[in-house]
Amino acid sequence: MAEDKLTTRAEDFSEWYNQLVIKSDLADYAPVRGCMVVKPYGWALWENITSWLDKEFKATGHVNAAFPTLIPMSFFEKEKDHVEGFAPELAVVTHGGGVELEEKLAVRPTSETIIGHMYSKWVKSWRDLPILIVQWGSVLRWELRTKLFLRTAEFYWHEGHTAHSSAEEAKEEMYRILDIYERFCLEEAALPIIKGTKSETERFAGAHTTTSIEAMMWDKRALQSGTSHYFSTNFAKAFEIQFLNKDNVLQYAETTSWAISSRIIGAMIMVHGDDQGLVLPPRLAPVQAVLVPIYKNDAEKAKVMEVADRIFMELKAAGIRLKMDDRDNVSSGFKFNDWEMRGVPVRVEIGPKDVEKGSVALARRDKPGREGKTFVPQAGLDSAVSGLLVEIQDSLLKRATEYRDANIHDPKDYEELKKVVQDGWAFSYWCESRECETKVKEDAKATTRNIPFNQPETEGTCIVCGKPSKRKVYFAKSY
RNA sequence: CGGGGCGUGGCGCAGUCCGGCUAGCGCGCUUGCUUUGGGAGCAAGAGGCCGUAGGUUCGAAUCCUAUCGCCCCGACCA
Repeated sequence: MAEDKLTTRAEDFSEWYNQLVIKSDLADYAPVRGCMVVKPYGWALWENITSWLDKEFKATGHVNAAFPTLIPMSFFEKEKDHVEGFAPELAVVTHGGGVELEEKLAVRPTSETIIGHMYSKWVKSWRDLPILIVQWGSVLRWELRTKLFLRTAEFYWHEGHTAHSSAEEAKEEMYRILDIYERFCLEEAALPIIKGTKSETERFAGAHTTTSIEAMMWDKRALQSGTSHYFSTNFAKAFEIQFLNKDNVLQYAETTSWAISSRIIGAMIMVHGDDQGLVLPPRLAPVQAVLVPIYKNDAEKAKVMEVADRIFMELKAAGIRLKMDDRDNVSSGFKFNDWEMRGVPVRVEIGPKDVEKGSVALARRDKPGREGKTFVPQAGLDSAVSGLLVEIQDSLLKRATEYRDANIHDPKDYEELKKVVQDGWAFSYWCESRECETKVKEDAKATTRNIPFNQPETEGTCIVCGKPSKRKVYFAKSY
């Protein structure tokens, strides 16, 4: 069988990514422009992501609901910035049942409008608030240039939409969600991220404040990996979400929305993946460990499978997500490469020699090839594997954090800033003016990512114009 | 939307400039035998109205016209 090697990251990072998504069996191109088919392996990964988030949302008082895919076009006209932001990328249904529709319907690009409309019906009294609803589903945006997981026309996500009786409460909600996103990234996805506030130009269409989590990919470009928005009363005014407060005064609700999409899978691919393929964090991997029995003939097979089956049961009982690769039509070498391509964190190899010695070969995916392989006793393998999964999870986060920190620079002047953002991030004082932001974009093709929270009380001067500045911002090229 | 590339068995491609006989190749697939500790070997098979629609011609994957779609780069992108 001929080798079927992946383009390396150094050769062509974009090509590496495209090939990897297909070869690792996460997704495939759909016969529809810009759309993807998420294959069972990719969907299993997505389910592990969604189930953790769903549990956290429920634990913080949120409930799930479903709103229509189609939204009356007129709804988009109600919020000025929102329509400007989304009109260019709407797909519109013009006919139904063979008849031209009187009012055209947009396929939802996001659901603030239709949910805002419903909230106006549901909210009459301060007693009706807060409303904390999450919708799981997909949305459609007519993107001009797509890439599997990172930017597809249709993508999967959850969108949280909440309404509150005070600005303070709504802002708290925005930050609470961003904290959940941060914990998800650090604890589950092993993605080091930076929490902060978006600049005015990078803000969500119609938002008062947009906060985000930003991650650095292997090629050092930034990926906005999740957002949490505070709308103040912008959408409440557009959709007339009003209630009588405790003082019997009619007032507008304060709303938020927030999302993490299937794009987060793209982030995991581009942060953890290597030239052998995908590397999945153990906590989210659909298959945490794979067993590969090795034998030459039926006599060996019988002996090996007896041990392999026993180990399989033991590891299964320990709660490890497990797969036995007992395919007879491919060689062991093929299987090793195959599971490495799919990013399975731990591989357990059991051959005739291991049966005799009472050992197994244990290979960890974060150290590819033979260097990640050690021989360990069969006795106590369940705790050895469990321990290794934890170790891999930690080492992925550590490695990604070190990589990110090593590639964030503090340029001395504007000339240096232009240089460093070509292959890294810059963390610099910025006067928060649109002019300076635009200048950086034009000169260096880098944008502001976010202004991180909890900055020290120091002052400096804007890296672009030299005016006094209190806060630093990240500049980077982004996806 | 601008620039570039490409549509030929499931996948990747050759053939197209310069029209010609039964449309090839690699991988994968099926069957059999030998293999299996880092991407196995041999043998025999199955599988195609050459993206679509018109046209030119004795004859079109190949030339002409139109059309649909995909990929890459750029612009755009909560």
